[in-house]
Amino acid sequence: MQDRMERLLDKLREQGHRITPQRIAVLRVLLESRDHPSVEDIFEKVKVNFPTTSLATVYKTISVLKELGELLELEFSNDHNRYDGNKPYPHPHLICTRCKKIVDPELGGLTDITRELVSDTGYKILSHRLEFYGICPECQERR
Amino acid sequence: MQDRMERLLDKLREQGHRITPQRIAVLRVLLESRDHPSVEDIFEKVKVNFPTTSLATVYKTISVLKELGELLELEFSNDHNRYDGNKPYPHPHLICTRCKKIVDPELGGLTDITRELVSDTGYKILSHRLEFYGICPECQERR
DNA sequence: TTATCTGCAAAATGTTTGCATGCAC
DNA sequence: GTGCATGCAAACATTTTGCAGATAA
Repeated sequence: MQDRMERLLDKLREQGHRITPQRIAVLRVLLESRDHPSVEDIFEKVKVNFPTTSLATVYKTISVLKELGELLELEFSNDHNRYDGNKPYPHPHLICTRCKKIVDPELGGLTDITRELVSDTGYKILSHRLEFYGICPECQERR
Repeated sequence: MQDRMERLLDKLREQGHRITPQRIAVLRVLLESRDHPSVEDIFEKVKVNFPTTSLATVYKTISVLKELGELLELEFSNDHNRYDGNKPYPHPHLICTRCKKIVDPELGGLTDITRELVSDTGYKILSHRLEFYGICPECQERR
């Protein structure tokens, strides 16, 4: 993980971006989180160490990381977007619609399905999104 | 398809909703569309026959149909949501990121994967979302 | 030194809501 | 006649943008 941080900092520098304390703080939160935080979540955690950090800066840092392909964005129109800085490539997600928890299930990929799709449709597939919505065991217990 | 319209009208009535010309117009557009229209798209088409219809009414009708489980909503945080009134249950979508076209590919379902997921995680799976993003053949031609 | 970044506030976007009037039943 | 629906405009929530001052390189 420390490796990844170094690699990210190098990549930022290479692309002409500056390394600021705020960016390091955002990166740290992203790499430490396994729970697919929202921008607001990231902001709150960053503020613990950098009380003056603004939401706009978090948004801007996220935008840079997306451009570099180092951050996966899970879009929701009715809710905050959520982010995965650890596995910044498409992979399945399992989302509890009650507590909003998002986890990465161990699941075989979509390689075969994608190959079939390409030969059937002629599309050039660049990415995908696979999400399962349900109720997690904890929330099932709760009521 | 006429059947579906009748069925929808019956269901609306049964649930205590009123059948207004605006609602019929929105339903008609939804059932006639195969291209997963946005609210704005629906609004434009409805206005041809009902120039006084408001966007709010389209939104409210859509909200009712979602509640009844008769409309599938594809959420996008950066773009208009898109709707499928013909197949209001989860199914795969193939999305051209250049022209924003959305089509329904013929693809085996996720039944096996879902079953595996349930026994692995204990989640109660209620729904899913599977989308492939790429460039359609027409857009590949275009440049 | 200087171009990029920050942080504030304002703008933009898509969707929802409140309310007076209208209309389905 | 009653109560739900409409249509307008205002409100909302999230994200983006503009800009003056601060700062990394």
